[in-house]
Amino acid sequence: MSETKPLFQPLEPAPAYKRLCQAIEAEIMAGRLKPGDQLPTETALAEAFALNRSTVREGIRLLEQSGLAERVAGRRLAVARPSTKALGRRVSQALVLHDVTFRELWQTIAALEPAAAAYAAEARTEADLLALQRNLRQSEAATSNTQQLSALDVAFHALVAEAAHNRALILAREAVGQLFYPAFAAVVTRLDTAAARLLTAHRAIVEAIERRDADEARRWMVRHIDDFHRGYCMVGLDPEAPIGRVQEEDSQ
Amino acid sequence: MSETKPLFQPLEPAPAYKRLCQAIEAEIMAGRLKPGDQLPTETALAEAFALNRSTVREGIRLLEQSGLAERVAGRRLAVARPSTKALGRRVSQALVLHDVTFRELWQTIAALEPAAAAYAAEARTEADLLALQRNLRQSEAATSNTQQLSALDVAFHALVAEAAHNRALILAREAVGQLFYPAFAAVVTRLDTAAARLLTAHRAIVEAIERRDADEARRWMVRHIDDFHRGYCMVGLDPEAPIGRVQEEDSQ
DNA sequence: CATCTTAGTTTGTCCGACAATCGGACCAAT
DNA sequence: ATTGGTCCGATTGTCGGACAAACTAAGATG
Repeated sequence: MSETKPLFQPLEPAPAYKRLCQAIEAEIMAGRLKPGDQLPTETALAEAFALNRSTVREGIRLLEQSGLAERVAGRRLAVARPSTKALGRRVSQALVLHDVTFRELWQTIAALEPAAAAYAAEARTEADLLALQRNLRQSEAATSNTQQLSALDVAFHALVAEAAHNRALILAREAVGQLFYPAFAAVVTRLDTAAARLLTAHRAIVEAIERRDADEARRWMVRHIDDFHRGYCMVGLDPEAPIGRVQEEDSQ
Repeated sequence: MSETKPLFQPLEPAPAYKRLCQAIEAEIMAGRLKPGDQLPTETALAEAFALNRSTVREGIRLLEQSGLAERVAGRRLAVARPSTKALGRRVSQALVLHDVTFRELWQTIAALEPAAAAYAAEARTEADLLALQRNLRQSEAATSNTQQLSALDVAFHALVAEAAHNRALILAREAVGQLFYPAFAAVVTRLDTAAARLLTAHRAIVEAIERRDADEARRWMVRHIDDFHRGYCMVGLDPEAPIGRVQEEDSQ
């Protein structure tokens, strides 16, 4: 953070493809290009920037990868907003590569989830509630299938965050939440009391959200998260060990 | 979340340049390619994947943009971990494009900062403490310069997070924290009591962290964050308005 | 041994080309 | 009129080759 500022700016013209990307990015951030707008064709861009189409293509790849542009129907390029899911995936990936430990993830989730639950109690809509109750019923029916139960738990917490109607919160916890999948599975598999405790907590949280009782929702979420930490240690897993690498299928 | 799965998958083999990126990405995530490893040259990759160099280049751009590879000395491509800073920038950018409101950002930061303060009290090293104290002194000397004070405040909170030694927490709050810069400036400029209150809080937080008093650190941070929210409303800004777009100089 | 020179590598950029595919227009059949 | 088929142009994905600039490493020189 306390970096000595580089005194002399890069000054390097930077590769053309990168400058092209930055130029378009600037247009987007300045609002002159709005999400949904179609970008010119590759040849048109090449002409406009006085570059070769090959170079333009490389620049477009950068835009594409950062989520600021995407092909609408496989064809024409259009300005887009980076999707929450794609971003979450990138962040998760980065956390894994940095060998982030369970402790770090847990501390973060322990800060976010209770807040999400509380705000969900305040801001939830009827649709949110229905989705939560549906997830609850599915979880009750899947207590024996640990794989499915883990997936449903991940989904449950995502639903709570969505009910809070806070995209910053959703994004922050999505990235961390995804990485819990394997840990959840591990605990639920080895600890036979875990499934029941999980359901009790989920039920209480949904009820609190239904009654718009923010404090109660927060309290139960805290308990639920603490419980998970206890379970994690109880089955002999080390909180200081890096969370393993997971191979999830590509969505986006 | 409750998406109806699309029955028929895209089925498309995806463009070659994208598959190349995914292939290398998979190698990295599987640990067969470790950060720091040098990747083959473009021609070598082209040969290995039976593709043209142009196509390989496009794939490399994707890797580069996702932070999984970077040019070490302007030259050879090497595997890298996505930098916290670059990732934070992307997330910030996405939040802006989604027109996230001050309320959403504040709720998120209000969940993260107190946790960061508490963990900082537990995990801080001597170096962390020194950095915090240094920032405090600089802030005390800059009460009149609102621009500088805002920057120092952003840095202060980043330092607290760093002292917590939790990279997930650091990353999560970095993305949100950056966007506060303009809001901070606005409040400090228009509210002449703000600077003094800010300093009081920072001082108390640093002292608590020094004494390793997690509860006290958390309490003061909560107060500090609440205070900011109050100030924001007091100067007549609307918490439900989207946080504006900011033009920060490119680091990365 | 240190330094300079030189040749080979590698990247950034350009040019030109072609197949596949998408969009749309135009036409035929129910 | 709606549906289905065909054709044509536009656009993208991929390829091959080319060259200057920048870097690397080896060899030559003091």
